[in-house]
Amino acid sequence: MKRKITLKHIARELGVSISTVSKALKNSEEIGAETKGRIQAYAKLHNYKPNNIAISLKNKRTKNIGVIIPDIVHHFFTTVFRGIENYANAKGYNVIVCLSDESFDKEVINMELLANGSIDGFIMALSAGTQQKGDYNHLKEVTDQGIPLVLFDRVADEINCDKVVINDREGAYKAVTKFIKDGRKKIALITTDEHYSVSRDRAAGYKQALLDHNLEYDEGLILKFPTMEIDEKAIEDFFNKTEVDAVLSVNEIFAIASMRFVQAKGLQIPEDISFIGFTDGILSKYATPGLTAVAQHGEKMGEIAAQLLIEKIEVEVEEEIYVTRMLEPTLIERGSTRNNK
Amino acid sequence: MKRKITLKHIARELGVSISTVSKALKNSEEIGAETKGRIQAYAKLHNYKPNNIAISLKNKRTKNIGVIIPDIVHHFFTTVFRGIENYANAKGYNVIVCLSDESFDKEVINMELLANGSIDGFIMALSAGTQQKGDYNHLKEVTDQGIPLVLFDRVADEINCDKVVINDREGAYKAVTKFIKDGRKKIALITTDEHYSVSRDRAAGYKQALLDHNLEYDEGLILKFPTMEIDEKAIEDFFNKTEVDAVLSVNEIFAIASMRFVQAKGLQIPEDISFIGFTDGILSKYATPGLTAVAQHGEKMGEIAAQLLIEKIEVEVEEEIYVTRMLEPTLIERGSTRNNK
DNA sequence: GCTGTTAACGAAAACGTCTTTGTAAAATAA
DNA sequence: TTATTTTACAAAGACGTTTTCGTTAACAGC
Repeated sequence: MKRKITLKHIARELGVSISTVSKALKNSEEIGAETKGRIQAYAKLHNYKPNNIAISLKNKRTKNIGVIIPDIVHHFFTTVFRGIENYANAKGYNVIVCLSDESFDKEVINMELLANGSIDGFIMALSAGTQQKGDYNHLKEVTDQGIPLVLFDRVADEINCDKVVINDREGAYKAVTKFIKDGRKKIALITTDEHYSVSRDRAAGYKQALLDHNLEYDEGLILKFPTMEIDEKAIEDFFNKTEVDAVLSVNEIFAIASMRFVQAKGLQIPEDISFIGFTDGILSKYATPGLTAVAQHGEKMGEIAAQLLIEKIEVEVEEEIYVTRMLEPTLIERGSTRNNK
Repeated sequence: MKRKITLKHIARELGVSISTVSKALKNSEEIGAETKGRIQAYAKLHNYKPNNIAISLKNKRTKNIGVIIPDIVHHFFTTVFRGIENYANAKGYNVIVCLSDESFDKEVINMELLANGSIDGFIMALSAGTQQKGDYNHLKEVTDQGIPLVLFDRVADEINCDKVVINDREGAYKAVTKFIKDGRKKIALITTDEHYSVSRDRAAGYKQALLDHNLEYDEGLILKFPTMEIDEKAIEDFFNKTEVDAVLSVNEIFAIASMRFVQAKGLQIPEDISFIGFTDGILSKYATPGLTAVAQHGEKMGEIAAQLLIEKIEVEVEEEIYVTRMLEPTLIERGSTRNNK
């Protein structure tokens, strides 16, 4: 077992000073050619690599970025993460991931831990707990300390920082508009409780599209779940007692479960009933029929978030100006929708 | 913007020495009650938190673990990651994730970068590139330096370290045995090239089960893809020219795509043809019919990997003994299989 | 009053790196 | 030869902690 070698070892071994070694390895003009050669050769032979921690302490820069997300077992977040990791890595940054598990407390603890020097900046999506509680002090404290922060997807107006979101309202609007153009009249919405900013916006887009096309906005056509948990019973009840010819769902799972149920009931998709789901993930792609989806462009989102963050980290500017980048969602058409006029 | 405060600041402000502050904050008996009180109050007021980097440098312990996986947009890896993160976090460790993207070079670069002091140990699954190349020098170097390493799922015998795998052979064996018990005779295998250790083991279990039950092992019943890429055409060809009443697939996607095709062809699942897929993920659960799956217990695997690693990190032992933990897969029965006798 | 003990704190080194400043000797200029 | 500039390196401080080892001053015991 050969332990890591340090500047001090090399210096002692070669009978020179530490500073000489340091400079020689940076190819400084200050050091004589012969000495430089000896030192570089020795360093190469013994595979010297500077210690990241020592450099971090010196430079007050860790080249790490902290990513805090509610859950990694969720296709959308993984694609965002991939975008972040990819961009960050290319820029020489490593990524520390913490899962808040939708819990406010975990989010706070993890942030505070990382904020004590471990990272140069944060990228995060708020946990459900935090959004419910509406308490953003942990974020304020971080930004007050001058640590850059970028929020994505699940954001809050109360926080002053860069943000990357998709235009959820527009996504829902596009989906409903497509339904209407396809001749659908009874358009249902499956959503979650409104403390998720995304659900709120999507519901707004749904309503707006109906009104803009002179269709009635009927609360009876809205199925609302309190959490992200799926409730088969509620789905059955809803589809048994509500007449519907199109369904927009704020996530894949609700859509797929609903499709399954109506198919079992004997309905044909898309002839009798049409479906669109948010978050174009694995399920949408491989469902039968394929589920038309509002793509969120997670990977792009991650890239942009990383880009914004690294820019903030690397350029010192006295007057902070925060931007919100809004991505346009795209409708990926598959077998679950078709013209029905 | 209030910058982070250090021991030095407190010391200067309160007119004491740095060491006194340090001791007071650790509640040392050495410091007088009055002084201790003043210092603690001041620290609390200004929200003093020790700098992680400085502590890391001092202790030569970062409390970070490095996780290198081929891809995060893959349900199995995300579940493993969740297990790791969960256990590590509970033990006070943070997790740095790097994606090798199935590339040997990326794996090497990321490892070398992290190995220079950023982490206390590694958990990883080998990239496809590494497995193809069979070059494990980067791993050897890391272990030679005394950095603990735990491999999971995609492992290699050549490397001396702790390992966590599932019994892929047994998983395939169980699946094929179920087919046989259900009265199936023409059991196909959909797999990938053999440089994936997992594919190799699964194929072996498949063969063994057939032989043990006096069924013929027929190469014609095996559809082999060169990569993880799906090839619709190959699937069509295979099912058009091969008579099959059961299919074991080494991953979900191949299984789902095949199910789709045979359903489109007019076959009934599971009456005419039965399916089992590896890696019980989202798709298996929400497919129609549900896909019977060999569950890999990713989260458990991650937990065990983290546990093994942290143990190695925390207890110094001169004689290294490496263990391989093998998890037993479980068959999750769903609609895609049923007794057909 | 002297020695020895203890309480309460400070100084300094160490972790590994980088960088500024210092200092010999050698080379050049006067 | 002497003064001045270069060359080539060494010393030291700093990043923020922790910890060991001093160092005072007060006080007890004789």
